[in-house]
Amino acid sequence: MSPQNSQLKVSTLTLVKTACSNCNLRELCLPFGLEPNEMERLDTLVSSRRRLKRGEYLYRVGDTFDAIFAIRSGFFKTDVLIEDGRDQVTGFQMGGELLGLDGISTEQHTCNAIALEDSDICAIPFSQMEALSREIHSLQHHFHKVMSREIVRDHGVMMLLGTMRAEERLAAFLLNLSQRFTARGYSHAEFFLRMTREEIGSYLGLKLETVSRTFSRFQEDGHIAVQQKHIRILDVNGLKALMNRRN
Amino acid sequence: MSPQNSQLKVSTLTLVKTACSNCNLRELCLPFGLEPNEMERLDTLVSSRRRLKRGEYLYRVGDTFDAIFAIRSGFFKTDVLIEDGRDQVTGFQMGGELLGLDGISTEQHTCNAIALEDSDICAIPFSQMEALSREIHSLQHHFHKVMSREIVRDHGVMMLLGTMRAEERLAAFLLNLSQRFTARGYSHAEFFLRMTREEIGSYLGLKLETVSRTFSRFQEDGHIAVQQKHIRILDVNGLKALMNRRN
DNA sequence: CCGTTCGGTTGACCCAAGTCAACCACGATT
DNA sequence: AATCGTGGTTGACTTGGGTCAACCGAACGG
Repeated sequence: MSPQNSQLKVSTLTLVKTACSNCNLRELCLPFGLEPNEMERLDTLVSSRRRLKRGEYLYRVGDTFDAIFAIRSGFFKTDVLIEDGRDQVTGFQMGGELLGLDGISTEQHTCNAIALEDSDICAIPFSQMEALSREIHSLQHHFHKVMSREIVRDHGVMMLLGTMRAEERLAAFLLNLSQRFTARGYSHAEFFLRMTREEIGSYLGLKLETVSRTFSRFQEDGHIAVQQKHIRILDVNGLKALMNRRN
Repeated sequence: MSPQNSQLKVSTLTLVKTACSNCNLRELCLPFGLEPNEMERLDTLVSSRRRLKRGEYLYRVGDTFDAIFAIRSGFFKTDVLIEDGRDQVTGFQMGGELLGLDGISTEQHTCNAIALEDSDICAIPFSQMEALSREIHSLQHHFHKVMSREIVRDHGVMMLLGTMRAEERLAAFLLNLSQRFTARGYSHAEFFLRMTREEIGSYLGLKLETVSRTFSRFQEDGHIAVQQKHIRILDVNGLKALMNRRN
């Protein structure tokens, strides 16, 4: 094979690898429901594809907003903080999900987005996305659905924080993760947590000790097997039952 | 004045009264930032203006979604419920705010919207709104901002539910109401609560007894004067101080 | 005008989760 | 192999807010 050929092959491969139309997350992400030619047009918008190392910030509170981000691979958390040091994890995001929607409102980001493992993201300049969605109805509509879904998700978290006990919160959390891993083709029953007990606690409105103890209790009761960040769900129905038993 | 004249005057008045362009909430609502001619086009969409009595449902969980609603006057709560009877108030809405954004996601409403006093609302058919926002950029952009603001607001509630103590939650709640009444030209220091202690509690993740006790404590400490649903804020800074004192 | 109802207040007691502290496990570094 | 640091577990004790119950007061219908 000539050096030229080899060069060509590599660049083709790269191209294929970074196009929405060939992304295996397209059905979960912004391009959902687009025709092939529409997807190509969306592709031209996705200006930069960035790689982040574990611990890196994708954006911070106060950063000016000009793009939304789609997660190609990896795992993120978003959090907000108040002066006195308290913080609240507002969500954990994985492949195919969008980050940055909070910034549209004031043109500044209102939370931090931090990679919990090495991750790849696509940046979609927002004003161009708006322009394109004026032309492609299904893109417009799907984007509205994504934003609305985020609102509904937040209501779920409010329900969790407002009315559930520690056990229920943690069961809901595990089942939600499991369901999302499943949708991405991973095992529903076995996975690694990308976040610490403290981050789980912050998300669920609990202290890390409570998270740890509750995991232990779930294990004693045979619902799960925990070993540090490795989780195996042994009894999905048991967890579901825990989740909404009135008391 | 001839009967005909009088008739004409009345119908003109009605027309004037129900147009976005003459609505005193337009700067808080969907028409924000539109040119006069654009506002007229939005007006043609606002198909129905409905009056609801206290306690009436604007929509219920499961209702098919086809329009978003703007509050012309009155006061609403939205809530979600789970089978076992628990419910969570996800928000209180007042004049100029939009209701129904949760329904875009699945084309079904995921929460209930209930009038807490006699209210007037404008229904804006969603697909027509999407069509118009393809033509009027500023409408499109503003709508996106409104959805994003809702997400940011929800993050604020998550912060409140996840990290704050009862006192802080209630102080934050009162300050938020005060600020919103002010934006609508009402007193920042004196207002009537439209919701019960139980509804406040549900929103803040507290029991009604705790809400009641905390109000009493605020009163003892000279921060507010409470008499049933009537609230007078005596010391805004005191409340603010309560809100973010670490401990 | 009186009785009923619904919402609000207050008290006594209890418990789930928080706090504080010791200790352990696993990786990374040298 | 030894050390260090971060994250996780577990125990003992405390506490903020929940629970249960009595009572009060305003609004409303007969």
